[in-house]
Amino acid sequence: MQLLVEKPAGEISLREVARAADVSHNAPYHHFSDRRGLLKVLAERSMADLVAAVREAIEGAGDPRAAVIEGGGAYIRYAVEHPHGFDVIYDPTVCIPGEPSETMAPLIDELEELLSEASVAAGLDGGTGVIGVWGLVHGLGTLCAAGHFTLDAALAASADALTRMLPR
Amino acid sequence: MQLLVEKPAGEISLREVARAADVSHNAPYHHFSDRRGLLKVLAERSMADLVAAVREAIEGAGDPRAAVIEGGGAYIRYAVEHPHGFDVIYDPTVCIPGEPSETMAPLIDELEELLSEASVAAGLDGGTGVIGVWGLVHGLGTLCAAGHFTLDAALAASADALTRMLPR
DNA sequence: CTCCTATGTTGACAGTGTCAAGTAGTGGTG
DNA sequence: CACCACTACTTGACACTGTCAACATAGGAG
Repeated sequence: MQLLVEKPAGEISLREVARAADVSHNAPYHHFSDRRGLLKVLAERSMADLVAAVREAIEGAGDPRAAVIEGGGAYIRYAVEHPHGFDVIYDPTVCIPGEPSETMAPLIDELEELLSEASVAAGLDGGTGVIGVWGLVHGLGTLCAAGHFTLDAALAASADALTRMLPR
Repeated sequence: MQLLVEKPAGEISLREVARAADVSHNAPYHHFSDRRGLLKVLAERSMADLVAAVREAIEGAGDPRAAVIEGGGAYIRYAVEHPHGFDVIYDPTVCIPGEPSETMAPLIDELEELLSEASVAAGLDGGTGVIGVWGLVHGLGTLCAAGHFTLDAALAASADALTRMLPR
């Protein structure tokens, strides 16, 4: 997790982790099945952090509409402040699309449920509407983290788009 | 580009490319500066394809609102149909955020202009509004390509959200 | 005490990115 | 024609990586 702050998951080697822990180059194999096993754990921990950030923002909001906007803002902020962590969460080579994933799945479900509850409370459709909200903040977070526009612009665009998307 | 159809950019090695071209393992260095140099070219070609797909969709639409929705749909469809190409376009390790990028930048500008023209024609704000549209379809495309929901669900959510976002 | 398990070790192997140095063909210039 | 620069390619080497196999050790369960 320390290394993930400085460099993307793709540039973290098992041997480097071993060196940082001051153990032999093969010790990690007694804790992770694979290189992918390590990345999976990094992804799970990052996902837990992301979910916690979004939950906190939603619970701290006043009305349902503000909850969606604040939750979305927290999602975008996490992506920008922890770009490598955010990337590894959704890395298709880490969590294979078809695979149940065992440990990652409940976290994804938790995030979806969080967004779903907030969106429905704000008057959106439980299926299509939630996907729209998730897609919006995910895209803004990704593009913003990649440097295509500033965090302020992303947050403004998110609030603006969500305001238009939510009924009333 | 052939290899990119089958596997993500991160799993394509220079030596593999050399073998596929039936040349020595070092021949690629006379065409690309680096491994990153190769990936950059892959990203540029993919981006050109993406822009072309979006342009075609926008130009084929009837009214301005349909243009935004069709353009967004083409963006999402490209992400799902060419997941590895789509990924490499926005890979932060390929096109470094701060760097001008020389050859990639004009393509990104072209995409933004395309989205901007369509969005403004449909009554959106040229700054915030365009970012919102881009973010929405980008997020839906990314998540859908990662298998979090079906293409149909993504397209429906995109059309629904865009309809709400566009004025009138 | 004995044995198992968790954790760690060293050693080896193939594959990779990259650098250095050398080699054929190709074109233009004197 | 001789010469030269240049492009495309080659072989050879190096350090680094993921991974496998075999071995070591320590602490608790029986």
